[in-house]
Amino acid sequence: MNGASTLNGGDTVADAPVRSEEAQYALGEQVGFYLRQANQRHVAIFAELMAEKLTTTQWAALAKLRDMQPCSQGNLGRETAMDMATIKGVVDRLVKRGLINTRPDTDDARRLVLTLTKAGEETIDRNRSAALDVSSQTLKPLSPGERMMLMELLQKIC
Amino acid sequence: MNGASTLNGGDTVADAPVRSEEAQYALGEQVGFYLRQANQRHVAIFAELMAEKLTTTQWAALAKLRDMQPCSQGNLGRETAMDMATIKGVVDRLVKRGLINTRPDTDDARRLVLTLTKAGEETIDRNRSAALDVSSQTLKPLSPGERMMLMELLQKIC
DNA sequence: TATTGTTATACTCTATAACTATA
DNA sequence: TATAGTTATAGAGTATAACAATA
Repeated sequence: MNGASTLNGGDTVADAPVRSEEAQYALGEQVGFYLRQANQRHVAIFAELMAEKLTTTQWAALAKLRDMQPCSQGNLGRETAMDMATIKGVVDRLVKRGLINTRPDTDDARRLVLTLTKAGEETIDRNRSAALDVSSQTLKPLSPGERMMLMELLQKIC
Repeated sequence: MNGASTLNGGDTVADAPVRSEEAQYALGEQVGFYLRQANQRHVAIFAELMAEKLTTTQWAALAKLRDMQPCSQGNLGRETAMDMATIKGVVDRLVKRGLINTRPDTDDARRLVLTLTKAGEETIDRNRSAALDVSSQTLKPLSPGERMMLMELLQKIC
């Protein structure tokens, strides 16, 4: 309550703004703070290296659809870790740009079947190399061993 | 990593969706894909454990402001890794909720000085423990050594 | 004038909730 | 009842432009 708060560093009597018992949460020690920043940096690198105006999620949808097509919208969402509402927005924008085609599933009228258009395939071909550069640029501050380690740790907490 | 072994010659008349030379980008091998998912999971845990309806960025702004107040809006943005437009939106919502006060800086009329309201301070006190739980829950799949390692690696790529 | 900070606008991503249609 | 998809809403993040105050 009053004194004896277990501050991280020394409990030296303060010349710093020390209010009673509240110095117990350091933003700079929370993993979420760095997850957000690492993601920010990755997105910035993506925007810089990818010539065409594609977002990370748009690229993920295109790349995954190439491997799965034909594929329902909901299924593509699951494979790219986007929920229904998100994948719908992403697909809508890609359809508007002429990179994805949609048609109803003849077997299940609820489903929307997606395929890449020719322009969609070409967009992937044109940008694949840059997309790989994004990953290596993001990991550039790390040694090869650290890169593998980071990938493993991230997958463990996903 | 498994090389180009399964690349089709391109002349295989397809009943499968086989296209020439394009199987060279695996979404599941890109660090950005896992950064996004790890962040997603962290945000979900935050929403689950924090009783009051606060977002991660709102909480970051509150927690940092507590340590820095009084503090200009731009400065708070830099300390929480948000750009001007982003921190403005976050602060606006916290002002609307009565958790932050604003006043013009008397020395520099360009600056907007922020302080926590009493309700803001109380909100931090009420939620600090839950916020710490969010971090440990996020890191739960990792051993203590792995947690430290992840924190270091994330900071290196920020 | 060049820089810093604020404000406003636009677009995208994310998630939730409510809803329709289908299985 | 459960599932697939749509729509609406809210918050966040980013980028850009316009503007005010300052150095």
